[in-house]
Amino acid sequence: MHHYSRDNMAELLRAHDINPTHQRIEIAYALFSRQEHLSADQVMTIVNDRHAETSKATVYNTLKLFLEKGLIREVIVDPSKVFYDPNTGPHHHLYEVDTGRLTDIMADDVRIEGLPELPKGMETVGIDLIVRVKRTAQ
Amino acid sequence: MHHYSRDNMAELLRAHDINPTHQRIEIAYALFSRQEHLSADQVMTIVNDRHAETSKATVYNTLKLFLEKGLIREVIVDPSKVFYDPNTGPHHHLYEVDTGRLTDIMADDVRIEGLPELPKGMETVGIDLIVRVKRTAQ
DNA sequence: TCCGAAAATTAGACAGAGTCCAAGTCCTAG
DNA sequence: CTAGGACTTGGACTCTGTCTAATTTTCGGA
Repeated sequence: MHHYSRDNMAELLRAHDINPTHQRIEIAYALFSRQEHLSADQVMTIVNDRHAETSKATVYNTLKLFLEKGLIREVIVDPSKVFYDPNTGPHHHLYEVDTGRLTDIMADDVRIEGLPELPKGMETVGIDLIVRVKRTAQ
Repeated sequence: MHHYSRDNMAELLRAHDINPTHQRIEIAYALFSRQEHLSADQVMTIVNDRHAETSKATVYNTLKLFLEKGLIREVIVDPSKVFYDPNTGPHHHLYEVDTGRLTDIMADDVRIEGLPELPKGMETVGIDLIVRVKRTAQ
């Protein structure tokens, strides 16, 4: 899928068992049309760019709902805020510590080997690999 | 080194070019004697267990200082707070999402291969590998 | 020992992310 | 058209972490 419309979003939401409301469609559209990592605050700004229409509470509720329904993923790299990632496929992250920029690393060629057995009664929820980089000192 | 005393701590701090004050020794002792991952808040509680003696500002200042001097490491796994890790050797983390418990995975046998080249002018600050687990549903 | 400067610590005000709640609005089935 | 559930809202609130101006501690030199 290469082009995202608000209609697409309604379908996508239904496919994930989410009742598509105006606000939910706008929030999904903000995330998927940009294919970027956004914080709740950024989503808020984008969605309310023209006319204020979506409250803070709804943005947080909706992002949490999307997360539960597996529509988006949470990325925890910055101690001060969470990023949300519309790409739920297996991939990793590159984080520029000085600028805060966060980009994807495709998982295709990355292999992680030698992880120990999990303790009994535990199952893996996810594996996050974060490469922290900075601009080289001159 | 197997036994940590407050005297050890003073030496450790000096070795890292940190002026050992009462508060700094107590904070280092809290982290190293337990060999656990503690949040700033937990450090605060431990250090002030008997008599209140160290302020919030000092706890935060000191943890930041230790971090800069490479005495401890920051672990970002919980969206709501940062953990500090007295183990600065190469290793990874196992995070139990339902309990918040954070444990080490020794890096000895773990291999990460196939990471793409970094963009020019960038250097790696660190690689964080976090395995998120939860208790298996019954 | 005493002094002054620099370093460290402090209380408390502040900032920003995220949560909570009670009230109000919007569907939608009947 | 209506009733009820689902959804949204503003605003108060909590919590982690930062900042600042004032005080205390440390420490080298006289």
